[in-house]
Amino acid sequence: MKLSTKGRYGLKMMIDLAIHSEKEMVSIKSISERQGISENYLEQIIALLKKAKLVESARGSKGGYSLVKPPEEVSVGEILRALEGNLSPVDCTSLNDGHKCEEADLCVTKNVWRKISDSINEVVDNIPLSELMDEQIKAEDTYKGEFQ
Amino acid sequence: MKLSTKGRYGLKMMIDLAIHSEKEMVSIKSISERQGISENYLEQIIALLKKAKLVESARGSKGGYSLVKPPEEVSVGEILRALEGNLSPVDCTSLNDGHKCEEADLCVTKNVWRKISDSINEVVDNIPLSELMDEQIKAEDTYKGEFQ
DNA sequence: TCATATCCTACTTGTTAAGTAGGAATTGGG
DNA sequence: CCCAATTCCTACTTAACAAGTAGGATATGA
Repeated sequence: MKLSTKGRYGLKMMIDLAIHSEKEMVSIKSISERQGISENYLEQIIALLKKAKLVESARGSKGGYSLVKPPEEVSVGEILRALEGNLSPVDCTSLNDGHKCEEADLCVTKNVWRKISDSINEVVDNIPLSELMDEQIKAEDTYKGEFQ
Repeated sequence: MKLSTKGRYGLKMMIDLAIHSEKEMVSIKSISERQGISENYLEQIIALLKKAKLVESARGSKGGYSLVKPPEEVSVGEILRALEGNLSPVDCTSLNDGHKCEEADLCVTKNVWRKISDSINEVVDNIPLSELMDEQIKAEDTYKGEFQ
């Protein structure tokens, strides 16, 4: 019942982009240095975010990545689902209409999974990326202040 | 972000016990037959439930397992935490007071993880085992009815 | 004393997470 | 035009873990 590093690192990348990509494209290299995560791995993760149309890229010199939408219009839910797939605790299919489970009519636990799934989505869909961006900026200021 | 089979099978076992263990001890073998899961594996799972004092056992002939408390007094939350550990999406420690993360003061995502964790626990702590037991009995009756 | 149980723990097997590695393609600036 | 900086792509590696299997030791009611 744990998020993978894709989810954790990917959300951090999005916060990083929210802070730094307003003026110019942000390179993987610079994110890697700030976050302390390998460039190669970040590449793979940001590819998921690009596929979900949450970030856009430019190749070549002066290239890099930036957010497609302003941070106010991106929810943590969109980001995590792009990185982790659905946020349901099981892939039983009566929940998401994939294949079918022949015991579906007899399965009472699926109601539990659905309630969990709904509550997770409810939470993350109501946190805008801008909220985390603001907290991050504030945290960095406070931290810096302590050593002045 | 998925529950393991321990969580899924274990909850099914608890429902099975709620239905069948009122009069007499229930053997692993009978649960295995009803649920279609191997005896050896169920043994390992029920050991977790026993350690959490949710079930008790009797050895030897006529032995087996039964619930410690009536199903009304056991929540799905207790059961899932016994089987899966905490239901937090990350094991970052500012959430559960274990070791410490030196970036804790700078970490804004931990607030997201905490909100998710809280909402999951809120949901599962408010579903009593008796509710699933009742639904299961009802589902079996309906199902049987369709073929009469 | 035996059939039926739990109890205990070592082993196996396949999958996945979490990266590493390295080359191809693109592009702005000198 | 060329080069340095960048994204893009994908194959490979490694370790951990999930999901069981296996089998013997121990206990107990009839």
